[in-house]
Amino acid sequence: MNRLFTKSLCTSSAAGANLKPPPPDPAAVSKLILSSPTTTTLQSPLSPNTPWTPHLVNSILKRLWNHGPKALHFFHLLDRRHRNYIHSPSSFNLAIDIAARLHLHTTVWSLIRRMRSLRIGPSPKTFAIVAERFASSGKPDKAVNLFLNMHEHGCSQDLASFNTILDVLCKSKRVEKAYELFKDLRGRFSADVVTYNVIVNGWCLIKRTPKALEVLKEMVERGISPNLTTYNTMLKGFFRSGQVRQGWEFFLEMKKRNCGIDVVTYTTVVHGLGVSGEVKRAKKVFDEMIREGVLPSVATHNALIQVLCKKDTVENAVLVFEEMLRKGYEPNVTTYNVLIRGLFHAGEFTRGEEMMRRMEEEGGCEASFQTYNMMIRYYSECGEVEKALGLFERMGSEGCLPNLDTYNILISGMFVRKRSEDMVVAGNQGFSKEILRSQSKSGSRLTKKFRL
DNA sequence: TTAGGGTTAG
Repeated sequence: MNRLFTKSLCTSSAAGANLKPPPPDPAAVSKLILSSPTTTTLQSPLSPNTPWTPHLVNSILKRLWNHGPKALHFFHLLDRRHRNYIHSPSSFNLAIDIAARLHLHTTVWSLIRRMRSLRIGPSPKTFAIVAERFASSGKPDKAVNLFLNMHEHGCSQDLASFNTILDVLCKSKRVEKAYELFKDLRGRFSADVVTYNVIVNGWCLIKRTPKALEVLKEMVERGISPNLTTYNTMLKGFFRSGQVRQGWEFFLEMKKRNCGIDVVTYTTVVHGLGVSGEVKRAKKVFDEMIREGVLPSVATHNALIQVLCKKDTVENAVLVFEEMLRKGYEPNVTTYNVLIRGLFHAGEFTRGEEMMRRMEEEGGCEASFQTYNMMIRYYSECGEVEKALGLFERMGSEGCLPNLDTYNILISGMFVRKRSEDMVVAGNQGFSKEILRSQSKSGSRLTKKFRL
């Protein structure tokens, strides 16, 4: 940690004797924190002059997202020992999120108390974060209680926070629970169009479109007019639950009734038709929107590119990508990830690698852990362990830290090959218990399979 | 972070 503040870790070397030290480089600091053998050896000689900013701290916390204990240790060191720096509410929220993911409830509450003592929170967002973690770890009742008691922690309950807790429950598929709470409290909080949209979306997320339609009917009866978001939500619900014909008819009805259909409507239809295999119709809708004067977004292109990769040919997907560039669109990480995946899926590994290079050099996009994990998975599955390990090494050096999924993918690739020397490599790459115990966002099946 | 569209494969 001493080295945290030496020149080599800083973004600029212009630190003269009388100048303030330059800001630390988030990638270098993150790697240093990560490479400390244990959290206890990470001591805190934090220079009082280091110009920390919320942006920098947040950037480091995000980089260490899959290495929660280390991220929290860094946060605490800065909070307790650095007199010139006070954490921002957004950094607190990130730290609380990390602690909640690790089920460190004592830490969560001490951070909330600390926010309150500094008079910078907690905000409704803070409670939304904690509630989300409760709901997604099988404790929806705790999430509800948190909302019901939030006023005791200095945060008022209002319609916005009511809508938020309902949305949190719905997004973690606890729709029945959300619906109960909604029916109990909709009078007290004067449920509005947002409240109803959240519930409609909830039923759609678990593919119960008849219930969603029921809520839609009910909101009309109660004098709350559905808006375009309501209709787009319902439309997506039909396609998601495989009701392609109903989705199409709903779309025609939306056009007929002049709901002011927008780019989201069209993107939903392009994607919905495409994934059900109706590629030609999807392309027709894409062309139609342009004729109708609704400009496709990057997301619309991504939808089309994805369905072409999956249900047509990757060559046609590449054509859409090139066309997109000609029109002046700036592809994003999703665009590249979808295309690279399509190329790898078609066995075009070299072209996939080339697309990754373009992503970074021409597209100005940093490869994400999704990019790496996907490529490592394809290489592992076909026995190209060396290629997979090469990418794994690049990951660390480019500031995109491997997560638990990465390790699982690599290990399973090695098990497939069953070579003893791979196991030695695995040891050398630091597949330690500590890393493997760290939290994984997606909770991969392989975690259980290879639990150490 | 009060609501809607675009990332794995199995």
